[in-house]
Amino acid sequence: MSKAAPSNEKMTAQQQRLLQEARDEFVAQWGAIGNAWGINRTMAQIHALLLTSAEPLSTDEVMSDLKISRGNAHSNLRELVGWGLVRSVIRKGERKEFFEAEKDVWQMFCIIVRERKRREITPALQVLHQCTASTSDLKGKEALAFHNQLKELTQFVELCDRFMETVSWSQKNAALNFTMKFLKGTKSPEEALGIQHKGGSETY
Amino acid sequence: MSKAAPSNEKMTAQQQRLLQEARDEFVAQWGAIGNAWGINRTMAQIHALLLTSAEPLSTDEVMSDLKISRGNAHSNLRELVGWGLVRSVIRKGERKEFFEAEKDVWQMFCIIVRERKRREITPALQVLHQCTASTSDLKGKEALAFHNQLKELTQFVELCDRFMETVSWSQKNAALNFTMKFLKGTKSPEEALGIQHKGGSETY
DNA sequence: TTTAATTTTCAGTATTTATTGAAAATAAGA
DNA sequence: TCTTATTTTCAATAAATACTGAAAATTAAA
Repeated sequence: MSKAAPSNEKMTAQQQRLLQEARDEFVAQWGAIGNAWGINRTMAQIHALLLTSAEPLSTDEVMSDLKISRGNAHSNLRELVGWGLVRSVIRKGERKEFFEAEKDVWQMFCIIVRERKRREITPALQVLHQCTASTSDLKGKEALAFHNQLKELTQFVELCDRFMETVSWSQKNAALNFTMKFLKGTKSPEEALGIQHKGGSETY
Repeated sequence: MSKAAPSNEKMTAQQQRLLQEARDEFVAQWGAIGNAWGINRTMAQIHALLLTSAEPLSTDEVMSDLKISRGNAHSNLRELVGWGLVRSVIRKGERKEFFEAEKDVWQMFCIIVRERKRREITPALQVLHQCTASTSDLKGKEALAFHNQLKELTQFVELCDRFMETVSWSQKNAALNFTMKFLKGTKSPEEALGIQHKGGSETY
């Protein structure tokens, strides 16, 4: 990590501006992505800020960098700590709290997968199981359609649940390995699309 | 699909009630999940409704089932059609439009992955590339931290992008096969956690 | 054509979610 | 202890998002 040794020259004003611009754009973009996936925009922006900061930042620095209120910065920082994506660090001599993000991208990914599984998938599965069970011996077209569909869905979500559990605790190398094999193994999109239909197994 | 042949007896009132309850719960839950992942709650509820309906439904049926306005039903149905998760069917003799969901769970999954990639991941990658490029020859600690972090992140998102592309067009069997191998291949969570640390490759 | 059914649009409104800012609580010196 | 820096809370407010309902547009039959 932070190998501050080599090229640590002062940046020109122009360079400062370039960095600032790129960073602002990244922060904005990360916020937009988070938003699209159901995550508070500000929380994602703070995450982006900390993720690309060489040093841990204080609440006040986050406030002024993103031009947000203390309450807002505070609660979103807490939320990030709650997810495990950010940890607070205390510096000797300093009274206030600083925050730093988990920088390792794979680790970050694992945390997010784990948390989303825990918060959303697993609870949803309970409901699915319950709905499936409570309709298992009903008769009639509508009831059968409902029950069968729910059974398939439940099985699929169970698979996702297990997959998320495994991937989020797995070793980076092992996971990458499988991913790579998978990426190489399947047909190209054009082929898979069945542009020259060979018939046979289901292709989507 | 809909093999209406065998047990198609009339349901008792009690059974009707059970089915209704289970279905309402499923619809609510699916709505909540969608919501957590950044999808309009009503859109997800309509999807849930159509997903578990033996027959295609009209806008009016959706309206009355979910107790929502025409405008709301209309725009969310359109949105679902836009995603490719729902298609409209016309019945001979009938003047109005009916809607049915894609029922195959794997197919459904592929559509969602494909759309999210197209709508969010690919555009985000552009920005990431741009931010990475525009800071590639800046000096200074902050600039280096930013650039390096962004490079790693970009690589990871690229991998996700490719993965989503591949999985969303892949054959169900092939994908399942890999998934299963993966699920069997990795260590158990306890082991992977390194509870009896053997040292060596990174474990999260 | 005219009529009637159906779909689409969209201004106005409601609901939900996010944010502010200042007061209260807490923690760390002095 | 008292003082001051810092964190936390939360009522009030703002902003974003979703929804309604009725009017306009479209479509298909008569």
